Amino acid sequence: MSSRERAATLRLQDVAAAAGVSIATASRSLSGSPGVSATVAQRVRDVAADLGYVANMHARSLAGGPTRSVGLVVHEIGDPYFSEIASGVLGVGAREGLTVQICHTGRDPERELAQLRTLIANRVGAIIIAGSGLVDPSLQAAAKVELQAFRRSGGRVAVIGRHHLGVDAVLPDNTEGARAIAQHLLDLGHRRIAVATGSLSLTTVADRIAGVGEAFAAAGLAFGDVPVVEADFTRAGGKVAVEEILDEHPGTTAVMALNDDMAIGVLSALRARGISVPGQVSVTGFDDVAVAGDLAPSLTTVRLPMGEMGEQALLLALKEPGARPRRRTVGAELVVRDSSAAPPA
Amino acid sequence: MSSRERAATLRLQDVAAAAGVSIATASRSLSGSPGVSATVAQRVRDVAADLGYVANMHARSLAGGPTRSVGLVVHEIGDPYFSEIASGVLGVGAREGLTVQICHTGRDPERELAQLRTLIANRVGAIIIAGSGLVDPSLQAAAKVELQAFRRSGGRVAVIGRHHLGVDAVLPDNTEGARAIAQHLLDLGHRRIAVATGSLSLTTVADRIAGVGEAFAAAGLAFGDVPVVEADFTRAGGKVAVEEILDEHPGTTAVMALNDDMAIGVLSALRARGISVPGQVSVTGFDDVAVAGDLAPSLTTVRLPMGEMGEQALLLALKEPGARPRRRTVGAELVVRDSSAAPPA
DNA sequence: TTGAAAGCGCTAACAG
DNA sequence: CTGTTAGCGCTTTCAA
Repeated sequence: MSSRERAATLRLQDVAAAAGVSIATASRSLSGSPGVSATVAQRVRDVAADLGYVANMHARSLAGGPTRSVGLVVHEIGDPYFSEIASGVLGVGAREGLTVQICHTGRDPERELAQLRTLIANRVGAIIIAGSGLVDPSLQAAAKVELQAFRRSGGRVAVIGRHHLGVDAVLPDNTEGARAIAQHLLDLGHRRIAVATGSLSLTTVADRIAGVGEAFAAAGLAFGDVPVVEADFTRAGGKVAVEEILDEHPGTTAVMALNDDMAIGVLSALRARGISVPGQVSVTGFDDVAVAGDLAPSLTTVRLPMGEMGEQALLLALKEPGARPRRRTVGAELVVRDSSAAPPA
Repeated sequence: MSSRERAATLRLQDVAAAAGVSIATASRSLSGSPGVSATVAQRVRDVAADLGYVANMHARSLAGGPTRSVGLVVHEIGDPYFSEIASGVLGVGAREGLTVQICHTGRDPERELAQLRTLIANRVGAIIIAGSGLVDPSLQAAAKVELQAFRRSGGRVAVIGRHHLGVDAVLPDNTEGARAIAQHLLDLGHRRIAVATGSLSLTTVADRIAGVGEAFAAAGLAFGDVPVVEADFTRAGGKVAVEEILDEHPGTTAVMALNDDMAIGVLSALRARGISVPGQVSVTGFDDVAVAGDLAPSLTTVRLPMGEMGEQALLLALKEPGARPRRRTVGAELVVRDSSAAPPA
């Protein structure tokens, strides 16, 4: 991938020559800077369009011009939660003429730090972090330092979810969503509920569990006895978690998975065991990924507007930075479908 | 997103100074170029790592160094088919220390062309096109010209699927997969089969339909009477298509959706109409997206190794370019699950 | 309002 | 084996 032998691409020089002006004037015309007569500016733009000229962003960036590129950090793009967020980001990116670099962290803080450094080295104008934050602030301390420096030097940052990063954030109301769905199960009469969750070190998980606790408290029930089984935040993790729940808590009538991916695994494992949903066991998810409504039984879950969250995050990052971090809360809406019902008599 | 005010980031200069060498030596050490003693090179690398130095890719690229960045063109990243491919690409990208820019085309040739131009202007080292090609070569003629120029100037290109672009390609065996799944339905005894498909202008669709035709021919059946209903290659499109099939071809016993997304929509619409699958109507998909096995009924489909296709495409692009375009065929494997059975008696 | 010229940080000749 | 130096294409003072 050497570019040494790159053929002569169209340069600003060529446009300037074709328009009969200096490259300084051409530059000003194309970037819309003041100090050029309207007629000349227009002519230059026409010529550039005619020639199919596109500025070399490396040269532009190196010369201190504005960067039209943003970085998006996700845990795993194959996960529908993140791919839907990414879709939102790419959507406004395209509208705004921005280039979007996406990178994986695999939920590893070190990888995340490395990716952040790369993005910063690539001089992206903004960074969107879509993965959940970590409960322990110290694990992201290095990332925080890096991002602060990035912001001081004019970079924009926005995160999706609760982080200890001190930057603009789009916050899904995880606690309220979890409260609502837990209450839904309690209202149906479930008392032997188990929770299947991803890593407890994620703020997303902490917030959702807090919501579940709130619902129990509101119902005057003790949350302490509720089994909370930790596994991967994936379909496979859901299978693992539900096996454990079934084995160790045989009387369970409802499994709350803390994301849809796990819930799908739970449904699948239950079907494999011949346990009917919601007849014998109710199952709930969280996120409302696109496929949730098309499962059978369709999944009772909490809807998070992932695409919109991605859009909002980028829009937030694009805004003039404020004095203090801004927060945009997006609602989490209970969606009752067929996977939840009253417990067996 | 101006970077004019960027604070002084670590430069190669700084590393060189800290290591007590010239920037030339530092450059060679970091890029692994020959002509530096192993000891010095190692010391420079240690110093750089210590300082947390990351090269400014814009400067590097502008100076004619190798570009560590690739562009990935997809129709829609929110579609699991593409997000799984993207996951494969990001995976090897991370391993190889490459930056990946992703962009949407929304299946619009003009948007695709524009994105291609941007990628090229951004001086990516390689471009991976993951969306299906078009049956009509003229629609991609402009893209072809652009890509040829890109390649002549040292850029690498690989596509996934059949395109008329004359470049390296990863080719899923769509025809064989479709033949196999059609034969599966015919073997089960289905004779009133309908096809629900995305745009007929896609080569992917053309190839899959050809495969279906082959199966009919092999069975000595006429394919001409089979209803082929065209709609969006999405869940919603599947719903639309199956409504039409049900209304206009009431005797249909099997619906072959030409991708899983449509199949999910078909299943959903059938469930809404109270039609049992596979009791009354069998349904098949194509791709085997992650969720296909977790649907109820689980989906009979054709497995395409999307992640691997993404990996292969990038690996292909990274290789020294050959004299002629290379092709890597990946198998399409029939996966029989619960959504297909013998037609009702 | 326009043009000339000085870099941005790096790579790759070319010298030593 | 190491250092010096000339650009890469663009933006942006500074002069005209």
